[in-house]
Amino acid sequence: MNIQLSVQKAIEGLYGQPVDVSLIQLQKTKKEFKGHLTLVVFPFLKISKKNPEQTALEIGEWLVKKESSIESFNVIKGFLNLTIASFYWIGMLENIHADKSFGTIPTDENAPLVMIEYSSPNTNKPLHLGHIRNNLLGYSLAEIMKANGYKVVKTNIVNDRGIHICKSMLAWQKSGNGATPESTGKKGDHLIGDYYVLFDKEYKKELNELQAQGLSKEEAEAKSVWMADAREMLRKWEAGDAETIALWQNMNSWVYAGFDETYKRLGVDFDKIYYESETYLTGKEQVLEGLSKGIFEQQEDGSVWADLSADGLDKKLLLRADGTSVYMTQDIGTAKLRFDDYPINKMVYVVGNEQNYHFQVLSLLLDKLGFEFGKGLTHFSYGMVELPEGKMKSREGTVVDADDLIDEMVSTAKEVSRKLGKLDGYSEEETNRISEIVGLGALKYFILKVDPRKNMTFNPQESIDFNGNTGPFIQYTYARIQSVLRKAAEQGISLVSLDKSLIITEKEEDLIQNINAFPSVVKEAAESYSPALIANYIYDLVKEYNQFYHDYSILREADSAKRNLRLILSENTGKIIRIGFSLLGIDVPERM
RNA sequence: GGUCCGGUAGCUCAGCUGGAUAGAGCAACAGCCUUCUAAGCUGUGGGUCUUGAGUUCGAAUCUCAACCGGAUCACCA
Repeated sequence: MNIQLSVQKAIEGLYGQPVDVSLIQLQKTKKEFKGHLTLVVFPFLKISKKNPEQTALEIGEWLVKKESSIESFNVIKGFLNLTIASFYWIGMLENIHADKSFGTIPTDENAPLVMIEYSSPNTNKPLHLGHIRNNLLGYSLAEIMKANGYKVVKTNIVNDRGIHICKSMLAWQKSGNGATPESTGKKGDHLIGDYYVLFDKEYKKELNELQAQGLSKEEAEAKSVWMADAREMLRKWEAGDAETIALWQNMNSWVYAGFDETYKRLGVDFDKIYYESETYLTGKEQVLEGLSKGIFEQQEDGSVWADLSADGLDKKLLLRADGTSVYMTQDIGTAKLRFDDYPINKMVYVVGNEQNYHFQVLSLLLDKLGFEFGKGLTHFSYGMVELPEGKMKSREGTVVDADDLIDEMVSTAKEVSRKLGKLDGYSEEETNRISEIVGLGALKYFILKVDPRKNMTFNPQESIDFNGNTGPFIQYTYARIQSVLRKAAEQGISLVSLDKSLIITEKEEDLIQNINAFPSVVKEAAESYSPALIANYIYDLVKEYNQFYHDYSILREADSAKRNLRLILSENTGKIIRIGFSLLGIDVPERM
């Protein structure tokens, strides 16, 4: 902003010393003071060797004299309030309007490449409310980075292997009767989720039966057929058993189709998807390599560990005694593959704050393994989403399913809109489209407006409220603006800037005539000086202007018993009314 | 217990690279629909910014301590 440069010039000109731009803090003037921008002069007292008021006064005078964009100023304590000329604002708005890519920095070839990982679902159950926050944050972050000139690769790591998937597969095999998304009409991810729940139910039933026979909990767990079968299935999978792999691929494909639907509805996407089934072996290799280099250590039972006590952390398991990999191993492998695939300058993981420790460890491990990106990785950590009723707990079945929630948001939007008659005259198709936009807008805005670090409470009711700080409110305001512009165009009204201080429509002549249509009222008002009458007159006048001006906020505090009248007008309306009065020979003070 | 993160109005949240009398929305209360979408607008009330000390001309903001709340410290992911 060149106002800042003007201020710098002013100070350097006045006091003959260089001033660092960072010292020049221009902030929005508080609304109880006159002015647009406020300069805090305290940092310059050392240079000016004068008191705050004197310094502010000198800077203000210099600016008004030499800088045409500064119209006037006032000084309150150490604060210099500057009033910027309207032409400057208008010019600024015109520039912004003309700049199609305003606010963004173009990405050039040498721009740093940032990879952002988000979403990261498991393939044994559908996405839930927590994933919604993750997806919205991850996608937004990617778009923000892009707008700031970075090259961005959005990525997703799908956890498609492990005992949890085998549980779903097993339950389906045992009691699925060949059910498919097509045969049941269910979304694939939900279908698989159902079998995961079924496994859990059957397993618990089995445990209860075994314990009823007098076995301890541990003994029952050890004897469980369901769990043994699941483990056997995982073993077969890892051994590459053709039948198991085929089942796994088939069921995963259903899940992916379901996820894709949800992602599409949320409006998020990915440039590159990684699957843990394809990265865990690389991770294992990396760990074994680290072991051979003496970075890690092996225990007698064969398990491999990283000792991080020198870094103030504990020991961390990297490979189980049976040689299978853990979460951390997979993340190492994934990182390796990613950096082989792309010239990544910065890696960002959008993952919940319950994994803060995990990423602290990952960063250290990657660094130890010699990946230069290890230390610089960013864990974009975010808090949990709770509901007004309390925390989500999968065990208690209080997990909020993402698809269900989205459906609920959309149907609520439709219901409310319909009730208010806002959807009258729209086709079924248009109605659905509008409801989708409003419902999802509510959800997205409510979730994104909260500081990511914080745990938050998602209140569906409140989010879709059409009043207040909500998505639908913003959408509504946008729709109204569009409506105003459309109608203005129909009437042939366009906005033009006529002079430095006023924005007046082409219909200025009409306005003055309208004012003249009220002379008797005005005279009466002026003679009797009744505040109520004046207020009423102005109110009528403003209503008259409403055909052309859309800033008609007016507050009447007229009390016929008292002789004072306070009007709060937005600036343009105030100016127009003042002109109106002066045309009729009535003096109106600057501040009413 | 160790580590990390939070604590601002009755509720949900801004403000946190130190700046004026700490802001929104919701809820409560009062007013505004013949004329642009009232899904809106205007106003009123509501605060020891968890507490205590420190740094500073100036602290919700920085430092230290304490107190609350959450997360995490698995051969789970």
